[in-house]
Amino acid sequence: MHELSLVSPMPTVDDRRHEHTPQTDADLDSRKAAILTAVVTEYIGTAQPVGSQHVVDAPGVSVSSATVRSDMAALERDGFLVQPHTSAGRIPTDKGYRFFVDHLGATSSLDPGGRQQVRQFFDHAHGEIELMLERTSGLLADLTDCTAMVVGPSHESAVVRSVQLVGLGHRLCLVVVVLADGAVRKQTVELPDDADDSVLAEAGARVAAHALGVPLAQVGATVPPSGNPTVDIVMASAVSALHSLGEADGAEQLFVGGSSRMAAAFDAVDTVRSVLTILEQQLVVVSLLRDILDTGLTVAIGTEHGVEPLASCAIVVMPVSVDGVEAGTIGLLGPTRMNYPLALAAATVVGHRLGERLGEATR
Amino acid sequence: MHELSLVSPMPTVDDRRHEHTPQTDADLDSRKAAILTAVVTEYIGTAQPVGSQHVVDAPGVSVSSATVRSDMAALERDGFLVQPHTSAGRIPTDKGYRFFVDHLGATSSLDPGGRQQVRQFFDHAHGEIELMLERTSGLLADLTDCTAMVVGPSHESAVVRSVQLVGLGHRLCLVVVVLADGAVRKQTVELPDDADDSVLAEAGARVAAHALGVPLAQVGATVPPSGNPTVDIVMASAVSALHSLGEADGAEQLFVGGSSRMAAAFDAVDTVRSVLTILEQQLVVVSLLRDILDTGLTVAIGTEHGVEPLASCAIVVMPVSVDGVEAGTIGLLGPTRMNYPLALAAATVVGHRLGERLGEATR
DNA sequence: CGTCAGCACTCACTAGAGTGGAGTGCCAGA
DNA sequence: TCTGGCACTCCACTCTAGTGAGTGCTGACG
Repeated sequence: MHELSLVSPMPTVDDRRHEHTPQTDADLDSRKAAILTAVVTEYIGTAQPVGSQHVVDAPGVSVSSATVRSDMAALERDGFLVQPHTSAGRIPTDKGYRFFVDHLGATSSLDPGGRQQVRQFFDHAHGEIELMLERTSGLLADLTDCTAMVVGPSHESAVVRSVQLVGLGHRLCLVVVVLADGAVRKQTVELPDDADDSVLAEAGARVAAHALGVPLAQVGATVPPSGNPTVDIVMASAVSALHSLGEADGAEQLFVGGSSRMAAAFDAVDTVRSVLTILEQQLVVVSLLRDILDTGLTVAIGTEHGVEPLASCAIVVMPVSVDGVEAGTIGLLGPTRMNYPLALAAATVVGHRLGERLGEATR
Repeated sequence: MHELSLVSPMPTVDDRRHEHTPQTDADLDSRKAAILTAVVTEYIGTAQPVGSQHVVDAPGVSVSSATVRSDMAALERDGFLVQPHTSAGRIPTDKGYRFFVDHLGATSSLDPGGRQQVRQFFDHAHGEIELMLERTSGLLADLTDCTAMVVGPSHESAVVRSVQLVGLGHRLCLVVVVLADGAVRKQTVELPDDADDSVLAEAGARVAAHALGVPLAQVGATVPPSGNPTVDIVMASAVSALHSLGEADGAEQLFVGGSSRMAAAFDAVDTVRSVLTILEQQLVVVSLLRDILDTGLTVAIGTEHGVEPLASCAIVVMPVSVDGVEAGTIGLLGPTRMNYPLALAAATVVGHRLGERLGEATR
């Protein structure tokens, strides 16, 4: 099980004076905590401001609505709740969600139906890795009703394991590169008129000898001449193709599934638009997920990540590791009032299974 | 230039009685046509019902608003316009848009800025085909402010040009298949303990000999035994991998760009959601575009295509052909009040350039 | 001192009435 | 056949209660 949060500064426990003491962090007394949890849970379910009346029956809250009101007022003073307007119920703030997430006890596991779905999915997963990652994003979206993001492993450091030149006819040939982690890159290049199969074979062999064992981005720009000018021309084209592939290779691949769920999550159409716009920018999304992981978080709520258009969203990230080595990331994007327990459970189990599956396929 | 529509039955020209003659098809007198065109144009721009007053200054309409009103009433009787309610302006029906599209004269070409953008894009396009198609969808979305769909060429009939087994270590190897049109397929397979590089080489050569020149889906399930049991095992795995790749290969690849534009096009969030849901179903989208092309249309408006959730959308499709052979499709999806001239112009020019580009790269 | 019932108060939401204006249909006259 | 004029329609907007969910406060109680 992962630690769900990084912030738990455990402040001095006993500083309760006779008057209001702003409880700066996670040290709410147990009833306030129960009330806050109840409000968050209710709000996640209904998306309506929660009144004191709806909370009195929650577990851990066996007091009257008047007492709940006074506690809720305190929670508002401390920034865990807000009122949309006077005489309305309360809505959790980002800080309120943060407390809720940090104090989710044992992360509830997935429901049996979901477990079954995951098992079935990975039992039947086969074929190309990219296709599997794509489908995994769909699975996650189905499970959680969130938009799911799956980032594939980076191939930046993978060395070249094979280079092949395949003639396609019409003076064209395809440079096919296989990397050590199983990734394949390709590019078509034009051939001189007099390049026949034997030329391709020789040029391919020489380029392969030149590039094997080296990361794609670091393949040398020049390859020793062969003595045959046609071969040299082909080799030059091939190496330049390798180079241009190496350039484009830094970025990890991103697969986004279930982006339509964002339209169900908000009723303001502009919010939907701005979120979708972000999702279309692969680079932004990938580095966003990376940033969140780097700060040690598993859940980024509202403005905790810096991306302003996603201020009303929360993101759950989970690294996918293969034999202890990080090999990808999965992320779930939903409104701040998303179902955190479900999202965390789904991300955990799918991340785990995906890691195993990638391990079988690449190592 | 393409013919923009298929329906033009050219009915008997001279059947104008003294009273109302329901004008069943495209034979509106020139003033009514001008009025209809003006209403559509105005409505595309403002998304507001158009009143008779806003139309009197349009070209081809030099009559008073009262006359325009009577013509608009006739157009409504004939099903080209509707009123949202009495004493409101008029809105085009699907039939109205259809007339408008069918009577777009010389399809206006792209504005200089757009032309420039397209040129620049294709000048700098390089690298893997899939990446280029993906980016093309982004380009189209940018140009037209619609959601763009790009369907890559089908590889169903492409024959195998090369099969290679690349060892990845840890008893794994990658089966890499190159098809004659430059597509690459791959799958990892597990190896028996005693399979070294020479075994891979031999098995690879034998499988290649078995599969070369045959479409992936038709590769025979059994390959003649080699005499070496290890090689035979590897060959069996490889052939089964080819098979599973062949199965998944029927579907063309779809690239969708600018789906966030749909959120800008509608103000009902449910509409957005249902449209996005459709867009996530690759199979549905691909066959939808195919269906539209097959019926000979270039533009499908509202319910003309059968997909009910897209009833408030219009689709512009354009085949991409390489040397006269169809090699893909591009599609633009927008609200029925989308900018048809712009969309048609952009689809035409991008489709043309894309065809050229694909021609350079694969033939 | 914490808890609780009671009470006055606030304020979004809804329904209904009134109003202005954009737009229509119809008609008589050129 | 077209046009100006006119009566009419009905949406969109504003204003006005009325309603109800929910609050903060207070004084009493164990």
